[in-house]
Formats: sequence, C-alpha cells, structure tokens
Amino acid sequence: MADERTDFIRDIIDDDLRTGKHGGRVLTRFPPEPNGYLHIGHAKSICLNFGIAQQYGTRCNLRFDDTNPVKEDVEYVDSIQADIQWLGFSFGGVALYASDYFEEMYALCEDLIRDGKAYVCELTDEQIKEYRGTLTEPGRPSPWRDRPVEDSLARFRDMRGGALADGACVVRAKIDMASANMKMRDPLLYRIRHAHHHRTGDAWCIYPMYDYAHPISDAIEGITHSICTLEFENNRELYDWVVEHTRVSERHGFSRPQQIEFARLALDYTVMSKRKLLTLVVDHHVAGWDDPRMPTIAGMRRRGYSAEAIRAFAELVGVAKANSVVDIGKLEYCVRDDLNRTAPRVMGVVRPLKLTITSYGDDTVESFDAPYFPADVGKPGSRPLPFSRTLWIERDDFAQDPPADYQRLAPGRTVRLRHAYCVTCEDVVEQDGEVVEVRCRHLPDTIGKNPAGEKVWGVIHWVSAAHALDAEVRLYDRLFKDPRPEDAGGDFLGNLNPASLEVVAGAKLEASLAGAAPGSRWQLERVGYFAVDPVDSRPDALVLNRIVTLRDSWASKADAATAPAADAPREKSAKAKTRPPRRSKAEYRAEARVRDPALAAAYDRLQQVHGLAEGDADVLTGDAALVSFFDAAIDVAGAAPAAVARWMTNELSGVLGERPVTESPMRAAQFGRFVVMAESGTITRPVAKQLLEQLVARGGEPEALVAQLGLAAAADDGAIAAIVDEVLAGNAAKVEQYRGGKLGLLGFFVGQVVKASKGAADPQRVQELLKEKLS
RNA sequence: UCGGGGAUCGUCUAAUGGCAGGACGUCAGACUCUGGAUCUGACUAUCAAGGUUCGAAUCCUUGUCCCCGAACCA
Repeated sequence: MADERTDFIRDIIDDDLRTGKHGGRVLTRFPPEPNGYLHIGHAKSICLNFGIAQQYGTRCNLRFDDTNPVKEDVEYVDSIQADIQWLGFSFGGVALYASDYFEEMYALCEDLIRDGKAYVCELTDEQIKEYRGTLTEPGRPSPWRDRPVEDSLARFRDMRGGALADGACVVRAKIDMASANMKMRDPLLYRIRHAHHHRTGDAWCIYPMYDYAHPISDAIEGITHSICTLEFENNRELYDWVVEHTRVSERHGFSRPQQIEFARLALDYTVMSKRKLLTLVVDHHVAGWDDPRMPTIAGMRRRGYSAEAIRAFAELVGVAKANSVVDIGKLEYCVRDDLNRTAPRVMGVVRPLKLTITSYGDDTVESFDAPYFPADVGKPGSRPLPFSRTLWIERDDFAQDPPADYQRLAPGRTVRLRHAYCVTCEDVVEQDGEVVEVRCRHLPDTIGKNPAGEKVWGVIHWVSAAHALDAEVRLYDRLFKDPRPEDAGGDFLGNLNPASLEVVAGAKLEASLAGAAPGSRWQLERVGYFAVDPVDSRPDALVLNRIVTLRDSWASKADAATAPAADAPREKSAKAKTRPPRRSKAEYRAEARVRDPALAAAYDRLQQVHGLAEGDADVLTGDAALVSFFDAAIDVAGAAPAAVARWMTNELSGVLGERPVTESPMRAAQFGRFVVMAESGTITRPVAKQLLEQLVARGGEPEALVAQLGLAAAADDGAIAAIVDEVLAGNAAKVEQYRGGKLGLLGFFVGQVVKASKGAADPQRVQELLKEKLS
C-alpha cells in the first residue's frame, strides 16, 4: 500500500489480510437509511468505507437500509446517491437495498423459528418493555417464549398474510432474558407495519428490525468489515448472534462479516443529528436541506465547498474510537486550502464607497491585464480590467481617522489600487457626518512600479463604476452561536446565530464576472471566496454565496480585544444522570470473600504466612481458581511466594487479558518453575517475557520450551560490550544527540542492543555499559 | 445483574515496553501589488495516584471524568 495513512480499522484489515481471515477479501459497505439528507458526518463515513475500497482495490456497496417504511422516502434515496457521486465515489452505478433481501430474511426467520431460536410473542409493547427488566435487573421470559414451533410458524405466516393489525404481535429471537446486554434479551426481529414501502410497495406488511436485517444484508453481500459508529457497540453481540445462528454467510459461501465501530464526527457550532436537521428544515430556520448554512453535503455543495475539500477534511480528522468534537476551523482550513489553488482571483466590492480620481480624464478608460492567479499559485490566465475616473472601493478600506497599524486609505495617504495606479487621498465629501466620496489624485508612473519617495500604505481592491455589475452577496456565518449548541442547556434552537446570514444587495463586481457559471468559485481579492449560487443567480442579477472568508490576521488582531468568554462547565447528559453507579472490581472481590470463607482465609494466609502485601493478596483472592493456581505454583521448589505473586499480578494478568487462568493450557506447576527460572538469572527478563507468552498460549515445560523456541541464555559481559559498540557505531548521529543532552535516547540504545542480541543481553547490564561508554 | 466503550498539546490525531511526533490553531519574524498564499522560528500534552520494569502514554492496581445501552428507530 503506497498510502502510509493508517488507522485502527486499516490495522485490523491488514491483520485480517495477513492471517487470511476472509480469504484475502475486503468488502465494505455504506448503509444509509433513506430518511434524511447526508451530512458531513456521513461524508466521513463515506470517505472511510469507499476510501478503504479504493485503497485495497475492491468495492464498497451502497446499500439503503430501508426497513422502516414509515420514515423513508425516494426523495432521500435520490439525494443520497447524488451526494455520494458528487463526493467522487462510485458504487458501480447500482445501489443495493436491504428491502431486496426481504424474501430471504423471511425464510431465514422461519428457519430460526423451526430451530427453536425465535418465536412469535403476543405481548403488547408495554408488556415487552416490562418483561425486559432494567439495566440492573434481569428480565423475565415472555409467556410465549416456549410456545410450540408450529404455533409460532403459523402465527408468523399470519403476520405476513396481512390479517393482523399493527402491533398485534412480533417475532423475537430466543436468546437470554437475563443477559447483561439488554440487546440480547430476546430482541425483536419482525414487527407488523401496514405501510407503503418506497420500493416494495404493498408487498409486505411485516418489516425486519435493524438488528436482524443489517447483519443478514452484510452476510448476503459478503461484506468483510462492517464499519459503523460507536453507539452500535452494544449491538455487535446480537449482530454476531444473527450471523451465526442463521448461518447466512455459509449459505452464500462467505466468511462471517465483522462489525467494527469508530467515533462519529461531531463539529463545533453545528448540529449533526438527522432529527435536529429535519427540525431546522421543517420549521424554516433555514431555507431547506441545501441551505448553505446546513452541514449537509447538499448545503456545503451549494455554499461552494468542493468535494476535494471535504475529502481532505475527512482525512485530516482521522478515524479513532474516542468521542471528540472537531474544531470547525479545520473544515474551513481545508476549504481555503483547496480554493487557494483553484479559485481565480477577481475583484468585487461588497459595501461600495465612491472614489473619484480628480487627476484622471472624464472620458478616459484604460484597460489593465490582470492575471487570475498570483505568482505563487502559478496558474495561467488573465482578464482585462477597465479603469476609469470613478471607482467603487470597499467602505472598510477608507478611514478618516485610521487606527494604529491601519494599512489602507486615509486622508493624505497613498495606496495602491490593485493591478492599477497608486492614488493619494486629497479630500473627502461628507454628508450627514458620513463619508460618501473619497477624492484622490493618481500617480501616473506607478503601473508595475512603486512611486519614488512616496510611502505606499497598502493595496486595496476596486471596481470601475461605469463597468461594474450589480450583485447580491450572501454572507454566511456559523449557524449557531455556541460551540456546542446541543448541551449549552435548553433548546438547541435557542442557540441559532441571528447573524448566520447577511444579505447585501448593492455589491459591485468587475465586468469580467458577467458570464460566471452557476456554481463557479472565485476569490474576491481581500474579501473572501465566493460561489455563484446555482439556484438564485441570474446572468443579469448575480447572486454570490460567501464560501469562506480569507484568513485575516488583521481581523483576528482586532478581535483579540474582545476576550473569549470562559466556557461554561458542561452539564452531564440527561441519561448519564439517571445511570446507576458502577461497582469496582475491588468490591466484587470483597464480596466474593464475604460469600466464600475459603477465599477470606486465603486472603489472610497470603499476607500472614507468605508475607504478601495487602494489595497483592486482595487481587489474588477474588476467585478460587486464582488462589489454587497460586498455591500450586509456590509448591514448586524454590518458587518464592513474593516472586510468584509479582509475576502473577503484574505480568500473567497482562498476558491473559480477560481470560481466566484456567483457560490457558499452562499448569500452575509449570508457571512455578517458570518463575524460578526467570528469577535465577539464567535467562534475561526480555526472554522470560517471551517465554511466558508462549507458555500461556500452548503450555508445556518451561525448560523444554526455552530450548525448543531457541530462546537465548543470558550473554556474558564481553558479548554484550561487543554489541553495544556495534550499535553505538551504527548510530553515530544519535550518539551525538545524546552527548548533546538528549538523554531520552538511552532507552533507544538499550532497545537496539537488546534486540540485536535477541534478548540475550541483560538490559540492566546493557544500560550500565552504555552509560560508561557514552560518558 | 448492570454491561459495553473511552481519556495524549487549546483542537484532531500518531507512537503496539525504548527518541512523546504530525496537522489545525496561536504568537513572532521573513517575503508579498491580496493584512491571502508561502517560508522560518516559538508555543503547548500522556486524567490522577501507587506498583511492575534497566526503561511505562503503553503492563498491573485503585480512583476520577466522559460516552453508549432498558424504540415494535437506525
């Protein structure tokens, strides 16, 4: 893979490819429900799934998860396809639909019922909820749980037949009403919905639930890595259950798909939930799904964001499992970075102020050739720029009483008119205390060169009044005032930014923009990037959307005076408040000792007879298996209880992870002998740790395993010194740095020597030698 | 009978027991016919405490904080 970009999901795929888990295949999918428009969060997921497909040379399926007809609509399936294609990804032109698998899903469900793994439940929804139990209490089995298979089957067919009303009954998987995972407490598989489906019409009146339909769809298509967001972590167990018990993968000749969860994208100053976006649209807080302030792909497209910029953003934010909120400035950075390279520069004045060049002929018109791109962008192209006596300049570019550091026009000052002459302000015309005209003299010999002996305060943009095009300019800003509109307390609608859209009617644009294509993107020099609105703009009445401002070090300096308000302490989510506190592992161990006097006795004995610290004794006496493992291990001649305890708590538990000791083929006596060997110094610690891992994985006699694996005995000083010299010689630059004070490099050298010796060099000795030689 | 995840510069993200790195941002400077771009430099982090280890962001223990789960939604 030429692409060095990596993340934990690609790591998993690489591992699977190495181990041949899916027979070397990679197949992803993007599974939107057609119940809303795609947003920037989906764009991240699309870039991930389709990006992986591109990178690994395979395909990503677009599959509509259309299992709930009451919420779904063809408007959404059309917009979703258009958005994905616009983003630059291809799904072979053919979208897939979960609804295409309804028949097979139905058959599989009949099989499940026949196998006694599902049943039709006639409880009402309130009863089902009641029977399900709570987070801290187990559920109770439905009275229908053990009804005869034939009974369920007949009833399931009745459900499909259409005679039953919505909610009359459901089919449920028969799993475990006492599972700690609520998702496994006999989850619903099918419900009755007499509703018209956008694709299957009225062919069905029962529809599968997500947790049933999704894994089956993946398995039918042969998806290998089913990538979804974090909130589905609890669903993974059920996903696996469905795939396993329906044997759908095997039926289609595929390996079983694997669900992987990553953190969804959250962005500052916006909302991302479909429900909230729908509210904004339906209640007309915005002009529609494609309102340029919306974080939807359609909105960003209309605003003028390019697909390249959005893809670059997806790459910039990366993929991980930690919940995070991305600074919207990063999106803006990507948009600017793209536009800087692609948007031609033209001039336009948003808030015009008249500038008259008194020294310039009344009827004189000159034309200057102005390049579309600055030299550093290096793209060809230019346009003629008409220049005349009366110009429009930006109101902000003139100040009667200029603040410090002001680099623009002011009385008596000379500035450059971009691409044209330098002018000196000699007079202003005021009306009602407001400047309505600036009168200047031009410096004739300043085309392409600076005036001699005259300070040029800056460069400002302008438009010839006689040649100017009138335009409407829409200045867009963040939709919300608060960086976290959803949890600033109260309704997110209360946080809408009233200044998110400012429409300026009388803007003046240079003549060359006359034929600007709808959707085309331009930089109005010194003002910002703009796109011709594809909906409202007319050739004779241009409408420009501000895509993003220019980065503005002047404005940010000015803003610095208005200090940012301290963030209000965040409030817990409503759900978090109602969650019961969790008990710790220590509490569980203490409870176990209360229940089991033998454990309590062991806890005392380990401390009093074997001299263990209280903490070690505690950790080792949480369950009987651990205690007997410890006791058997210290039975080995020479195995010091303290050493055994240390290796057990610090190293063995790390190697075992969540597995209990009893699951390893390694016997306690073997472990005891391992500890003796590790402590004796005949092998180094790095070798000991390798050995432990092997022992845990396959069991066996430690002494024999050392020989079998070719693990090295501890090397003598002379041998170590030789390797140390070698490593030092091979890393001259680092040695230099180390001597220069970068002492952190010592660890690097130790690591290199230990690795070169294949573990035979005792690191402590290596370190001593290294310090000697490097001093 | 609660379970599943997570915590590294202000922000996002790397480092899979061995040099805490990159990007955004911020600040300073250079350059500039855009207060743009570019370039240079600086800035700032391992949630906390204990332990294991020659060496810990990484392993162990304890604690803190955050997110998810009790729709016939996805």
